[in-house]
Amino acid sequence: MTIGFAHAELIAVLVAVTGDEPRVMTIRSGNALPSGPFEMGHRTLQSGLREWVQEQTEHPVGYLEQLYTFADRDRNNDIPGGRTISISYLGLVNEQSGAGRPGWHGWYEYFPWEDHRQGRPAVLDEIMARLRSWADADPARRDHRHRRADFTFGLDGGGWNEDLALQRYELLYEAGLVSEAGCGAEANLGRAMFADHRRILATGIARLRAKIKYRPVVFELMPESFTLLRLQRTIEALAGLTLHKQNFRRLIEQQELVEETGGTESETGGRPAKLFRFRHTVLEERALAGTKLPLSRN
Amino acid sequence: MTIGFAHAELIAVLVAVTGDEPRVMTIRSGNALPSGPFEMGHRTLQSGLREWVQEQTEHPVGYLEQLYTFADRDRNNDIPGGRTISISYLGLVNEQSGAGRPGWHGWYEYFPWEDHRQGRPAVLDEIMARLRSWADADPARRDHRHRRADFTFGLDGGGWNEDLALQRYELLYEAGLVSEAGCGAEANLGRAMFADHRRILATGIARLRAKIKYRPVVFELMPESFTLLRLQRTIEALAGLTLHKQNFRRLIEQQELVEETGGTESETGGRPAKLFRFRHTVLEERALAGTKLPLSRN
DNA sequence: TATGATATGCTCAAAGAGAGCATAATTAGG
DNA sequence: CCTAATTATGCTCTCTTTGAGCATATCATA
Repeated sequence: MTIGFAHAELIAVLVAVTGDEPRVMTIRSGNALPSGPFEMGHRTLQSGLREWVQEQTEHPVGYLEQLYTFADRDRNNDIPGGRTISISYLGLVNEQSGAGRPGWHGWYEYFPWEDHRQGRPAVLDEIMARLRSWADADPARRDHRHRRADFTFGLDGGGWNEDLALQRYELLYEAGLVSEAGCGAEANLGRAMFADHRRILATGIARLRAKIKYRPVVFELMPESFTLLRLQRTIEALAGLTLHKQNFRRLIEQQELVEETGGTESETGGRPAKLFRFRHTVLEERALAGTKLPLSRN
Repeated sequence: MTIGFAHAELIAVLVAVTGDEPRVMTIRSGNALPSGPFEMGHRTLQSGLREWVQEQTEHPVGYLEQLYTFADRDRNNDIPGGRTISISYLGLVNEQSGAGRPGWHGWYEYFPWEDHRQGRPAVLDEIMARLRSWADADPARRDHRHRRADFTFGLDGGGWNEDLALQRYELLYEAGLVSEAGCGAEANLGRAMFADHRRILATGIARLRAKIKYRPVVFELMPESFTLLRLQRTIEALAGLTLHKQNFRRLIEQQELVEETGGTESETGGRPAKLFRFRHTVLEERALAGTKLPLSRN
């Protein structure tokens, strides 16, 4: 059984939420995700990556999970004589640490159609129009393409599904609506990135949006103590949706994910809000229990 | 930015269900998962793996998804001067294709504590006893270990959670109760495998158990037409649990995942059962919609 | 024809989710 | 001090979903 050789690198999707905006750590003025060599010195990939990120960003990484391994032949930075394997990771950084410094870009810059907090974004009209003509361009696959577009973008009666971020990007890629797919820069939707980095970012977004619903990982993005509204806004930022306030509190409280610190915060111009902290013991009690999303129609 | 070099291989967890038993494709008389070189000739990893598997097993792979990439330094087959990267995949094979031929082993051979279809397996008593003494052996981490054992094995009031297969294996590994961790073969629970292959299998099982609940992937394991009981038994085999029959039908039917073929089957010695087939169009309609698990106390 | 077995239909209660009304506790402005 | 605006927090009500189990249908077999 022979074993192939390959170049290996690590790519990180580092996420923080500041000012109700989800941000991702980038290099090259927002054009690429940070990546680095596959270090031989560390015992595990995770520990190696953790150290490396700490070094690069000067911020501790709270949560780290493997995203996906990309190794397709037609990825950009190929080197003759060997393929490049990119192992991507998703990391969550505490709000206070990973603040508004340069390098952190709001992720809706790259995916403007993913933010539905102010209602359905206007870009979607353009997107659907262009997807329609793409679908019609191939009579054989026409129907299938229309159904796929309708479903992924929530026009099939099922409504918008925030978890489909990756599928949406892939569809736009196939339809040639993003410049990474080779279309001209004028035709590009959202902000483009180097090689397939925007696809990796979409993978991270989709994974995180799915994860917050069944694992209490949001707290890795929060400061030690926070108000329930702050927590809600953070989740809304990630999901790109607004939540029903009262039901959100009900869910959080009945799951006993948090406990009162005793303090309050009165910065927001209304009745002061109680401060809460994450009950770290829930991680042992039941590794399950995420944060369900009580949607709202606002 | 330097780029590291590494050896790369692919490892497959191929699953089929025959005779109400979930099976996994193995080599070396059940001691290892099939693995092969990282081929340079293919455009994508998936297509390469797909061809390779087809070649090896002579069965088409219905569904294929990447599982995890392992690259820790202390994995067995290390070669001086370079680390080995193993990219693992989960593949589902149709019942009829991947039948009882040699090489296919029931996966509960390796994880006897995971099958709760006949009630709580007796091994669990031994397991818990040994986990208790492991926990007590370290006074500092005692409480934490007890809570973790209770939670993972369903003694904390939350009950047994079939999705935690990987966490359970990892706990047993840490506790030195599996021979892969270096304990003697006499101390080993379940059947051991080469290197970290049992861990990879556990990863596949956990992923599949979780997946069937939100994506209609079970059908990849079924023949073209089947009775609802057959479908139920297949899911029960994977989950290691029994389901409530009437509620199971209700779920399947209300989700419109299947449609009647018109035929019936009267093999089972009772009233003949209607035959159904998977409505492939649901994959376009809504990529969501899995098969929820209406548990039962039987 | 009676019995056993599986298939299939239906009901009922408890738990969960979606929406919205009502009250409380502040700050800003007259 | 009084009022409006603003956010926090408590509670209710309805509709759905889920868990359980009873009842009936349709076959094979003794």
